[in-house]
Amino acid sequence: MKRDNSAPTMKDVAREAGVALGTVSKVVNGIPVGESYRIRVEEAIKKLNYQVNSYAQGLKANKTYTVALLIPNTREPFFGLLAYHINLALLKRKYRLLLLSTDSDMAQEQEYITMAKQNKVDGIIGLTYNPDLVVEEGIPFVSIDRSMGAKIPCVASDNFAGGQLAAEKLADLGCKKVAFFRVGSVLNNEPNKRKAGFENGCLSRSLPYEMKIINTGESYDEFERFLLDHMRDGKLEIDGVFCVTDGLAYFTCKLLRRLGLRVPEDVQVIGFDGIRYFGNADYICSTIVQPVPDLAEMCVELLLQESMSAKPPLVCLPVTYAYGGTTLESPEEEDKGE
Amino acid sequence: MKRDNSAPTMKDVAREAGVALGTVSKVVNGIPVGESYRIRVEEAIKKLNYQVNSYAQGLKANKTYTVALLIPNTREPFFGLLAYHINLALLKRKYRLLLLSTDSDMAQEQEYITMAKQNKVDGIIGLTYNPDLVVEEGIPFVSIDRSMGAKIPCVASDNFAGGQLAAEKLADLGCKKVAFFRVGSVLNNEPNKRKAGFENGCLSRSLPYEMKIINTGESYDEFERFLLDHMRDGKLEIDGVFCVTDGLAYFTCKLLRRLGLRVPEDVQVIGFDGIRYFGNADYICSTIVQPVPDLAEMCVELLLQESMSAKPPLVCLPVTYAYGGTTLESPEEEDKGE
DNA sequence: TTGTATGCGTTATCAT
DNA sequence: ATGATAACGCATACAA
Repeated sequence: MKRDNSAPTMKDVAREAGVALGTVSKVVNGIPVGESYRIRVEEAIKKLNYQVNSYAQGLKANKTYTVALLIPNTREPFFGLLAYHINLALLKRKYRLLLLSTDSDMAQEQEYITMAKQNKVDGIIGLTYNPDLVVEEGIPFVSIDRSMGAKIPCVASDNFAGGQLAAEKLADLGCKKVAFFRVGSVLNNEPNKRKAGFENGCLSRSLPYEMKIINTGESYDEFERFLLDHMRDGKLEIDGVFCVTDGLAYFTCKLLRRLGLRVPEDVQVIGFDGIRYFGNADYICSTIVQPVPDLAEMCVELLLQESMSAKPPLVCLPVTYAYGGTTLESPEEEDKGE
Repeated sequence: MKRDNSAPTMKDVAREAGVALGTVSKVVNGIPVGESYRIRVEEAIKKLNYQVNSYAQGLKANKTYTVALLIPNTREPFFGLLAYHINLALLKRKYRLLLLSTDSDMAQEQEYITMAKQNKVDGIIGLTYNPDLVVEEGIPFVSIDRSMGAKIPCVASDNFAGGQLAAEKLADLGCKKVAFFRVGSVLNNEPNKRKAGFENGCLSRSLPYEMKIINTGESYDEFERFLLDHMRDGKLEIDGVFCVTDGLAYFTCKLLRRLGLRVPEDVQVIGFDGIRYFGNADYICSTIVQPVPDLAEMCVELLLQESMSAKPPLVCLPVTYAYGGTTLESPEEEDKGE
């Protein structure tokens, strides 16, 4: 034995079974081989507890069955949920997930792309915030929520329709004057279409609206000031708010209550994302739910599909509305989806 | 050129630079080499946009700089947070994370261990629920929250102290009779020590207590029945509840309020884990906070430390109490930790 | 059908 | 100090 404590190799199995190396390889890969040989090899494999070395396989095949996921973190619920479903979609196809938490750091994102390429991953799925991200053409790439040029498919929820749906819901629920609250990057990404969709929805329902938009890093105090500016004798002129995320909706509900307003009786609030308590309990607020499992499937499908022909530049998946206690709603609206 | 569209190799770089293969390897690995050679090689690398193939490196070195994480999912906040910090701890050390979501499926867990070994990962970190999990000795393994034998280090929060702390807090906050609510596996894992710690704390403070314990899968109705059994004329005999997780605490608060009781005025509730809204906002309830970043660091440190000598069988890390609105509390108790 | 030999990209051990 | 070459574990084209 040339090797001491390391894992057994095909060579060891071949010696143990008294057959040739190639025969072992065939058995391992399910290529037909003489019955008696197969049995001997399988016994040797069991005896030595042999496992194929997928690194050596990858070296041969120039394929690693590994996909890198560039995502800010897995700590915020939307990202954690997305990572979970992407992982499931990959594992279902016998692919593995290399997790790269970028913390939205642009330099970090670029660095991890290099790392992913050194790892010879078969593809990269990226939810990034770096507008100048360089991703060479050699490697399949699918972007989430941000278009990165015609050659890179982008997968997103139908954010425009989601904004529109929020406006229509607020109209249906009796709102007379509403507001749109947004905080986020100035980047030209898909979620920013929520605003346009909301405006469109308000206009089509003749619902008066106002907007309060601040950028990442700015103080949330702006929202409080906005609300105070619209108060007359302890009553708010606005009876519905669409927030660009559930996180902002949560903040807004707290703020409203602190100002002595009741949610949803005085002001109804709708968020976006479909975040639940503990990942699987109640919705945190009434919300536009992103179809995360479908997003994940679509990303993986687009990434792994061989035919380079049909790579759509942008895929938008339908969103739904879910009641979560911050709107006036009939109880039958319950939703048990994942 | 023997290859057409594939990535350039060291051989290509050597040809481009007009040097030998070994020289390129040395440059790449920072081994001293003649100045003029180094420059030529570096230029060729830049020109061809060469990247080392870490699969080939791994094949040579029998080391992959990859660690597998076996975790139920990244969708529930505690798991997502843990995965995030473990990933950070690994990336800091130039290691990569192979994410394996098990969904707590025992067969799946065993299968992924095989997969991890085929991937020749340098180690496995596992948060598993399979008492019969077979993990051979060839590969370093660190377990979270469950002891798997003397040879496998287990990292956990100090769950006993956490239970004790919860009892003491409730006593300090004026509770006269308290209850312990638990739902979970019957498995002999570390979090189960929360119960013993709580009992210990109650006894040391002469605080009367009762317990309601149900197993995974059983109906939560038991908790409602328990509470109803302890109601006299709309008042509850119990004025404090320690719940084994924040998730259960959330449920319990909802239940109490449905029964017409105020939280925290009538009944104070403490949970366990330290879950926050959206991963970084408010605590969902008053809670015993697990030191997740420290847990992650400890796991990685233990896993990667070369000296097999000092492998402690069990490491318990200190927990803290955080106010989260479901206890009576002075406002100075705020906590901004991560 | 089974065995043999070569190459994948890298590192390390040799001579030079 | 640099260049040639073997070896890592596996797959496969080819020879037997």
